[in-house]
Amino acid sequence: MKFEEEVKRCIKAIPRGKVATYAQIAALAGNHRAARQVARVLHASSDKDRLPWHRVINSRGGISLRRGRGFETQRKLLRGEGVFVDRSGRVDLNGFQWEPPGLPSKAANEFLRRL
DNA sequence: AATGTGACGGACC
DNA sequence: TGGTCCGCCACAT
Repeated sequence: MKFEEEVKRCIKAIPRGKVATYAQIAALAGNHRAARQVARVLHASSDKDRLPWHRVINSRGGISLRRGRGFETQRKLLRGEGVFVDRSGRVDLNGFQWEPPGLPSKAANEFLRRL
């Protein structure tokens, strides 16, 4: 399956109230070095494919969208499902990052991240 | 085949 | 905290 399709599948799997990082999605989709593609996919088809795009944030736990260009909307959507986002758009990854089935521990995620 | 496009990430002041 | 710099790569043109 195309990498892009895998990316969409992974994003759709993020549950309400949780977030995932671009790099995390890239790793789950099969290429830990393709974080930029995740961004590209979101930019290109988050609307068309009804992706929960707001649940994807950067590796520092922050909203990547610029103010006035989606930042406020993303923060609102996240807060709407119980995710605490501070004024600068930061989310506490230790509390809200999605832990995919089969990768129960933070250690496993860490392993994937630095592969 | 070559080039452009990204909402990235990590290293490094 | 923040800023720049640079390596990364699937996909469209």
